[in-house]
Amino acid sequence: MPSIRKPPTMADVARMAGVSPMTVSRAFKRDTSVSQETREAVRRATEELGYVFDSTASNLRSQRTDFVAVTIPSINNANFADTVRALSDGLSDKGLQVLLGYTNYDVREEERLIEQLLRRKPEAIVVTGGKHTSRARKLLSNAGIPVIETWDLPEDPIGHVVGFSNALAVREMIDHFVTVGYRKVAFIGGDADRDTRGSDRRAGFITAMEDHGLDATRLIAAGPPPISMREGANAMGRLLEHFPDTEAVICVSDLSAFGALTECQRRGIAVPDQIAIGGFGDYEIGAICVPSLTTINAFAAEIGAKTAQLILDVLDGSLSDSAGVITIRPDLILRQTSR
Amino acid sequence: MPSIRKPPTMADVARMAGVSPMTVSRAFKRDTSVSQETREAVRRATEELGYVFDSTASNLRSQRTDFVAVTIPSINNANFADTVRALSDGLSDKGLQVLLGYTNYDVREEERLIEQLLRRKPEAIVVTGGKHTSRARKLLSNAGIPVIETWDLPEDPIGHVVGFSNALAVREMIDHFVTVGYRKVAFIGGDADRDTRGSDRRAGFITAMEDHGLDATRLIAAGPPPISMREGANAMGRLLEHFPDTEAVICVSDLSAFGALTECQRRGIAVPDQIAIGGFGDYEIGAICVPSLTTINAFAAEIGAKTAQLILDVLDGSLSDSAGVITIRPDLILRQTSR
DNA sequence: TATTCATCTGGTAACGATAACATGGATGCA
DNA sequence: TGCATCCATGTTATCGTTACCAGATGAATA
Repeated sequence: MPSIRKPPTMADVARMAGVSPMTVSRAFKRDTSVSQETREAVRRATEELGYVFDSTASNLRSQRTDFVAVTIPSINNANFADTVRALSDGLSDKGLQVLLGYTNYDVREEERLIEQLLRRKPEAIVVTGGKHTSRARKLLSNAGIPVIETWDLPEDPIGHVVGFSNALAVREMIDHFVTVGYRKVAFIGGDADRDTRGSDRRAGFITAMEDHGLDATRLIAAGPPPISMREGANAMGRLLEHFPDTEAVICVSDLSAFGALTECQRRGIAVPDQIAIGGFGDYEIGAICVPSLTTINAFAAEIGAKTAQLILDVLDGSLSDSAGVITIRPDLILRQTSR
Repeated sequence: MPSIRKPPTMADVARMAGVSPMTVSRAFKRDTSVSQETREAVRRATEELGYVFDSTASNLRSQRTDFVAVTIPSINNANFADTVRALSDGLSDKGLQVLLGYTNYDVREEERLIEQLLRRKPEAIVVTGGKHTSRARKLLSNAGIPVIETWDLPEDPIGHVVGFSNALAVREMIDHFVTVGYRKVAFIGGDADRDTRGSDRRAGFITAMEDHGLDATRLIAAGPPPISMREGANAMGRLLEHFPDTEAVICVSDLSAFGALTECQRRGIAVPDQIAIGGFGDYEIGAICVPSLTTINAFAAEIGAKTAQLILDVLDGSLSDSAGVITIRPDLILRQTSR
């Protein structure tokens, strides 16, 4: 039988427990001085009344929400999910809760989202990527809370950074490919005008290839990011038709790389003997598929964990809020889809 | 240059715009009557001062947070991510924001999470699954907000339901397998004591097999859920060793099914000629891998979309809050890993 | 014994928005 | 012309907690 009267407040609990509301408030906190018996009395009264602590009032009065706002491009991406999970785990011990939003790989959408999130008065805000609208940048700088950009190394950071250079990570793979003898190397990614990490990877591909004196024009754009497995497969089909002599292809992510691999399997093209494939992100699928996928581990979970630690340090003052850059060093993982 | 003085409030904006705070408040809402010029004046003052609307105060006074709390077992699961995305998209038009938490497939953890989320005073709460601790059930029933259980058909629903029977979905696959001639069918899943949807699928496997008069003891438990691709592969290895004459195997999810498939490929076992494989969830990988995966589409996104619509209907009163059950009908998708 | 200190508890005001009610003026219609 | 309506805006009080400041008690120290 759901009660129609309005829900009990701390004052009701206080009355029943025979103490002041202030004491009830203290009893709900961890490290405040309340006697053991008072705590217990409050607990019983809470139970009895079915009282539920009201964060909204607490948030207003204390000017603390214990939210950490986080924006990611997509909730359906295992890399970002890994980051968020590690971040969330690292923060929840200290009572901080992630307030998550996604941008659909669109900076305009990101701007809207950031504004919406900041209204909730988070203690800190984590954004994925280092490219934002100028208004978004202004909102972030003026928010008066720690700002952390991740999954990138922005040229002009807003605040803190926990990330890596997408371009350099791809360059490392190319250097290896060139070293083992691949010359005609292609790149499969999304349209260049949207996903900034993907664009950076493509840009890294182009400059690295040119630095090796190689042709950097074997580019397949597979549509607006994120590039799915299927789009990777389609792109591989186009690649094989347009540039049939391609020796190796680097894909913007493991998902598109796996799609590309399956397209080769459907066409009876041997990987890596006829064409080598490289991915990005070290998704689980790359380790388990046959043949297993050469890729780059960007340490998604580590990004989340280090971001969490950074936030905790800044908030408790043990770290000055002056901008710091934590650089992640992606790892090239050589597997069966390449020499 | 970050200002040290404290951030501006509506009163400051009101002063600068030459109106009352109440009018500023109205100007920030969509469908309130404020003249065009006043709106513009408020907008300018807001811009000038860098004012950011404070939801915490708004939440307290209006007793509305515009949050919808959502619990999912894991953020790293494409099925649940699809549901959350569709849910979030359906709600965001009406200004509702998803407040997401994950339970790690653990009802104790879920209880903690539910309590934490309810403190934030959401407008509604969506939980994944229909099994909860008794305290969690009580918290949900007493919350005074719409409760929606998803991805299941609980026997004794707390409030609304948008879901399907995991057991019946698996039964459908078994019926098909038996019809086309498979007799020695196995099941790969997680340990039975944790993931309730996986347990239901296993239970559905057992009863359906028994109803066909077939042996239902070819069960491989691959550890605590969620079962990864690798665990699926390991489980397939054990299955092939313990029950080498198995003709078909049903896996608790497409991810483990894909892992199982790759294990067959590594061992040179032909799929489906030597062994057929069925998955669950219609993940993208199942459609793209070679051979493509027979699976069950549980319409994850549809669950989210219908849940969103349900919430909107209940909140605006166009639907009575009496419990309603929206049943999703999973689809058997026949592909290349089975006859 | 007097004094300091730590522990526990209470009273009061305030966080910043908005619900509820009120008001003045313009508009519409009989 | 008179009265009902609507629109745009203002005034007041309040949502439920907790920061801040005290006070009371008992133990430890000088």
